[in-house]
Amino acid sequence: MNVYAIFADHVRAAVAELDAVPAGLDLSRIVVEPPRDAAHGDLATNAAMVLAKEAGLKPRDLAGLIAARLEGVPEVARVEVAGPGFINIALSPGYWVRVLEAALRSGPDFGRSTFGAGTPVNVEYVSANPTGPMHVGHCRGAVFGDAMASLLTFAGFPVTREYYINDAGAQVDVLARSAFLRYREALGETIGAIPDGLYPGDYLVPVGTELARIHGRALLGLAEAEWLPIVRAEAISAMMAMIREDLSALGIAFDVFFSERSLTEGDDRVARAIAQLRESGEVYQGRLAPPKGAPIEDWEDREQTLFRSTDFGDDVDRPLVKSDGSYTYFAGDIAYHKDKFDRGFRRMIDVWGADHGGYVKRMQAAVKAVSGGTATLDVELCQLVRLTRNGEPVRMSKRAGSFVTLREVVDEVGRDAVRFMMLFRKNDAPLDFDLAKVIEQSRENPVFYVQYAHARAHSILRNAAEAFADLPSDRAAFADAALARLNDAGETSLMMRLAGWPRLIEQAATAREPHRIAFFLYDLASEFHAQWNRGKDLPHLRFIMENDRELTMARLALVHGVAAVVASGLSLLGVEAVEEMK
RNA sequence: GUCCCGGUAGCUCAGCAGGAUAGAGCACAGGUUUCCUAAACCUGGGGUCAGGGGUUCGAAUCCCUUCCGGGACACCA
Repeated sequence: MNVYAIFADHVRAAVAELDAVPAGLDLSRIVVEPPRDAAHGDLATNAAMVLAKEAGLKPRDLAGLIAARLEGVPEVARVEVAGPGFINIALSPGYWVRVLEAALRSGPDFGRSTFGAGTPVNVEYVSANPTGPMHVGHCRGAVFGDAMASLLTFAGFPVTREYYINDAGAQVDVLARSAFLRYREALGETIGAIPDGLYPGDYLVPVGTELARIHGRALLGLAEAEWLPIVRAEAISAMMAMIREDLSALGIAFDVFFSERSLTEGDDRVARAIAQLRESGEVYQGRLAPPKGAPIEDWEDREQTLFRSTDFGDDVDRPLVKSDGSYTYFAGDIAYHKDKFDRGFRRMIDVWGADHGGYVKRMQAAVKAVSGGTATLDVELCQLVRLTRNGEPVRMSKRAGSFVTLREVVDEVGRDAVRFMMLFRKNDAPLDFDLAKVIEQSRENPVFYVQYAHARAHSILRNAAEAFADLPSDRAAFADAALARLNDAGETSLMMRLAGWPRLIEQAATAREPHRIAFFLYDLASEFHAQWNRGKDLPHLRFIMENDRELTMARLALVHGVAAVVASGLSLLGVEAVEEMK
């Protein structure tokens, strides 16, 4: 039940009935929103100002006409024209109560939407190289992608969560050589310091042991070309197992793990993608000018296979084949995105680190080319995370070589704190993450503050159950309480905020901004805590009124409503809604 | 040199697909409370929304431009 969407429909209907307004105007710019100032009523719309010019009327005159129509809507108590042509609507007393009632009946589904109209969306995120454990840098994209996938699902888009395994490039060969060294070590050889250019982390030690267990000394006698594929496959599979564990510590699971290597095994789908583009004239043999700026040492002017990404807004055309004849990473990525398209996806979202920003245009170009313009790719970039402890930068890890692992952070502060804080900032703004502050139990810590609101709600319910015998235990039963008795300003304000939840979901989904959920929950928590605090000075505002069962029931309904939305929001963020603080 | 992302209160940041007097937390100032339902609460000061142009009835929001910060710039992934 999205009140704002419902009234936007009322407004559009009212406009359509007006003789003074020509038919066929674009009504999509009409917005119904909560006014900033409560004195302006419950709802406000810009309809008259948006349409005035095309209707050939003064905004205030048109507003008057629309307002007159809106007065006929049953739930409307009063309509006023204000300012430059705003239409302010006051709803009949008790309207917000009905929203609460709806929230109580839908429970966790309150706010769930058909907004996405069943359009399938592919969300690709993390896609970390399978060359070691996940580090904190991966963490933000992982949490962001996961929360966005949940958000889009809730908003009515069937989502496929996907991870692209970069198991085909030179880096996994390096991984294999590094693992081979550990294999020799496992067989008793002294390997000394790990040479530069190989992965030094001791997470490869078990891989060496496992190789020794499976193969004994058999690999030692082989040439690198022979052992490398064997070792590589084993190492990649071990790394992916580790990464899945790291992800699961964060509460993240994927529907699809897609192997880059699989694109060229057997049927060469990269070749097919290139051939298709060549056919449509988007691939040609040509030369590139060396980039301006920092000169490149070993620049080699040569004719190469290029994708005409400039046709789709990119700055230069992009190579598909390296000088050694193998495919570029980009070529594989084109084939991969073509595969998504072939699987039926017309809406794709990729979540990348900000350092890949320069890659966005060419990938979008590729998706357009490969889909004949019928598919879109949105790329969401996540900025860096600055990890600190009490303000001091944190670096270096005991075991991983050179970085702080995701696992270390999750183990130290917990999944909930990591996830919430990663989402308590816009994705394209840098983020400070302080290991000490996020576990503080204080008002200043938003994780605690929001979880505490949920815990407090449940505490109130527990206390109420002690004060009154035979209270219903299920939320929906409270929809039948005497909700009309919720007439305190703070209570009404909370109900209005709950009514904003379905609207927020659609907005956040449209903007691809799950952080808005976190901020919404923070504001809701804040208002709930404030209402609780009012009961200290003003005992007649307490949620539990021992001498008035009916009023208590009504207020508990509100508590249930708040708890339901907080729980629902937290679950989209992947944060646990605890019923008790420890 | 080109491209991308940022610049909002002293600090950290929101700002809802252009809307009415720009918000929150911290910090600061003042006050209340030591009670209880669960870790105190209330009030207040504070802003050239980086600068300048433009579009619009209306701009922090859209466009252009300048400045500042970060990132990326064949054949790495």
